[in-house]
Parts: sequence; C-alpha cells; structure tokens
Amino acid sequence: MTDAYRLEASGRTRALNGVRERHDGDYVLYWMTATRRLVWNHALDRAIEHAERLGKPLLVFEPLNVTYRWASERLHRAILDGMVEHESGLARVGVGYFPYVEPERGAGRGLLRALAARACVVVTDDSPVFFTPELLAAAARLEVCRVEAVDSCGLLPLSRADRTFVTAFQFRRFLQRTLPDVLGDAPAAAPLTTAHLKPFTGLPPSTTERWPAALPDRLVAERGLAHLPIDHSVAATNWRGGYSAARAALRRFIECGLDRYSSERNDPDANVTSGLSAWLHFGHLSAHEVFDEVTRAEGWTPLRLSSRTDGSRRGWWGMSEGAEGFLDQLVTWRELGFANAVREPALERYETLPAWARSTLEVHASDRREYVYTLEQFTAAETHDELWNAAQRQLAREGTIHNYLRMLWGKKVLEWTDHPRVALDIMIELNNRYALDGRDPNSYSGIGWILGRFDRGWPERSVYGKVRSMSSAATRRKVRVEEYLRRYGGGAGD
DNA sequence: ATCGGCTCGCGCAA
DNA sequence: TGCGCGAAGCCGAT
Repeated sequence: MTDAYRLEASGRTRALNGVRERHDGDYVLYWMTATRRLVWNHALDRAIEHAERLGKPLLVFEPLNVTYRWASERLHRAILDGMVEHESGLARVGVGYFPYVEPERGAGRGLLRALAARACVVVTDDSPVFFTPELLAAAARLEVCRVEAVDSCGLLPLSRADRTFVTAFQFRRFLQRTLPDVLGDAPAAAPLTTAHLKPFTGLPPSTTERWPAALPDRLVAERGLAHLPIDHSVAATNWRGGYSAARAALRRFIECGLDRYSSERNDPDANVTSGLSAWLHFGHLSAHEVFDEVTRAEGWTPLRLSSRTDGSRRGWWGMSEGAEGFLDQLVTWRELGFANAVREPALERYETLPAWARSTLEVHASDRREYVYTLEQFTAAETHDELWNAAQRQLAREGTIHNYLRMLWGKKVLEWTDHPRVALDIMIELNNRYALDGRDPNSYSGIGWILGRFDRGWPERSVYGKVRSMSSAATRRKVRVEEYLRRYGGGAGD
C-alpha cells in the first residue's frame, strides 16, 4: 500500500467514482459540507496530503445553500459564524477559500462542476447527516477527476459498524471490542500549521463572475440575512457557531462541568451539561478533540481501559464517574446514532421503529386521548400543561430543550396525538425546525427513543402501550422546575 | 425514601 | 433453554 492511500486502511476514505486523479489540474479541491472545521478533520488531512504529494495548491469550497428544508436565519447564522473563521484562518496559510452563500434557489447549480473541472482530485465529507447523502450522490456524478469521500464523523469509522444494533448495551459491547483498534486513528489537531502547500492564486473570472464568493463576515455584520429565501420566523439566537465558540465551551465544560456531570446533569438549574451537541452537529467541533480533552483532564491512557467487553457502562474507561458518564453520551450514544443512520438512511419513517414498539403502539392507537393537539397548537406552546409549554418555548426561543425535559416534551407529544405516526412527524418537524442540533442522527435517536427505539418494554398503559411512559407530575417531583417555569413560562420572557 | 414488579430482545453459559 | 441485563419510569407497598 502506497503512502498516498494510507488513510484508506483505516476505512475512512472511499472513492466515489472510478476516475483517476489529474496531474494537469490547478488545485486539489476540498468540498466542505458536513465537517466544517480546519482542525481534527480527516477529510482536510486527506486533501492536504493530496496537495502536498501533487505539488498543487489547495482550495476549500464551503457552500451554504438555501434549498434545504428548514433553512432559517437560525441555521444560516450558525453556519456563517463558522465560515467567517474559515475565511481568515485559510487566508493566513495560503489556502484558497471559496465561501458561497446561495442568494436564491438554484443559483448555486453548476458551481461544484465548474470548480471540479480544474481540480486534480476532489475530496468531500462522508456523512449520513441530513442531506449529505444527496451531496455525496452529486459528487459521485462528477466525471472529471477522482472524487473521494472521507469520514470524520466520530471515533469509530462509519464503515466499521457493519451490523444493526438494537440497544445501547449491545452497541457498547461492540465498541468495547472495536475502539481499542481505532483510538490511535485521530486526525491532526492543527494540520495547516505543518502543511507545505503551494499558495493558491485565485479562480478564473468566469467562475467568480457567475458565482460571486460570499463575504460571510459582511453577511453577518451588515446586510443581515433578510434578503435570503429562508424561514425568517426562526430567528438567530445568542448561540454562536464556529470553532472558537465551540472550543471555549469545551474548555469551560472540562473545567467546570465534567466532575459534576453524572450527579447534577438532570437539574435544569445546575448547568453542567456539555452543551456541545450543536457544534458537533454542524461539524464545527470534532468528537476526537472532545475525547482528547477529556483524556488529558483525566490523565488517562488506553492502558486504563477495562478488558471486560460485557457491554456494561460502569468501569469501561477507567476514568472518573463524571467522565465515564459524559463519554457514554459522546461515544456510545453519539456513535450509535451515526451507525444507525448509516444502516437506515430514512430514520423519519415510522416503519424503522422496532417491531415490538410499533405493534404495541398500534394496539393502543384507538385508546381515548385525554388531550389531542395539532402541530400548530404544539408549535405555539398552547397545551394545558405549563411545563410542556415552557419546554416548547425554550426550544423555539433558544434552539434547545433541557436534557431531562426534552424526554417529557416528546413523551407528551406521543400522548397527545391521535397516532404515533403523527407524533413522530410533529416531533421531527419541531425539532428540525427549531433545534440547533436538530437534523442529526442523534436527534432521531432521541425522538425514536420516545417511541421505543433502543428501549425495552414496560408495563402496559393506555396510549403508550408497552412503551415507557413519563408524567409531568413525576417530573415536577424529580426535577426542580420553579426557576425553569419562571424563565419560560407564559407571558414575557427573555 | 426505598423497593419490587412490570416488560422486551439479546448474548452467553450450559 | 434459562439467566442476566439494560438512558433517565410508574405505581403501590412498606
């Protein structure tokens, strides 16, 4: 195996077409779609490797289209925050950067093809997230040069999860056997500081005239997003996308949240959750970097890994209780979501739920519901239950719901709709529209869990059947909700 | 406050 | 074939 194809041995790189690389191209093109970061990124490593080997400049093409469902000021702003950083970060090291913000539907058509026409090789992000599979299909249709997809989604290469896993327990056992092999396969922490690249000298006017590059900082600071054909009712929040905000949040969590993580994470007031999921979703932050920070804080080495592979959560890593609890989220549950998304690309389909859950839900589909609400009523937080309404208001305003309350939020949608199919549609619509970390495999895991996915049977009850139920009354006893209700209660809020 | 029962699918030991 | 086990629950008994 030659050095050029070294990464393929790890199962993260795959060729999307059978075309050869071109030696007379102008540059190596990295089409950045899902892994939107300049650090800890296998795809960027791969693109740099090609550029160095071929002695060509590197061009990073990062588009933001308006044609995707749920495009809104909130989601656009998050991605633009990252693009602003990429613009300055790449200019410093002589790497070309083409940030393209599509001004109207279809305006970006043909741009990828035009850029690829002058490329030696095209590298893009491999990912099952949201519409990335459609982009990969488009990349595969490029016939001008070799096109590769590189998976930088998580600690486990997507290609390694070759079975369907029904429970986290089962998947954890698989990880306990598999991860030790792949933990050394981390992307470079700062690849651009050591790269030896020919400086990028610019694109031909024929390209930049037809598709003017966006200036993300100006879009954010001056023009705003008002002129774009996106959902303006879902406003940007105070949350900032991009690597530097992610990095700051990661440091804060490692220093202040990790040791209290397992004991206080269900308390909405304690504020010890990591809050990293949206950055992970947009690709602004790498699970590898998060893992690396946790291991440093714990003074951990792989020698501390337990030799047991029984699927048990306790004592797997040989870290503190807080770190083990957090890694179960970051590694077990996040990787399970991705593995599941690869096996089942249409997780929004009711039929993908486990058979036992569907059959028990069907038996109880005709049970009388105490309340039934429409999507419009849920959207407007107009149920009889102030705790539910508060959770929905937090989602609409801030793009997130507190960990524990989001479970209650979903269980009540199941309880207050005529059929679990309707509940699934409503949860997906609200979550994908408002949540910063929506449209992600992990969102679908969470929503699926509401309807029984990755869970087991429980005593049979009305409407829920054998699917686990939750009640607002029990939640009020278990979780301190007073402050939460004050913040997100009816009337004016911040 | 704490405990057991309820309930499902899977892997593993036998 | 039986046993143990599991993302966060609920209910009733003690």
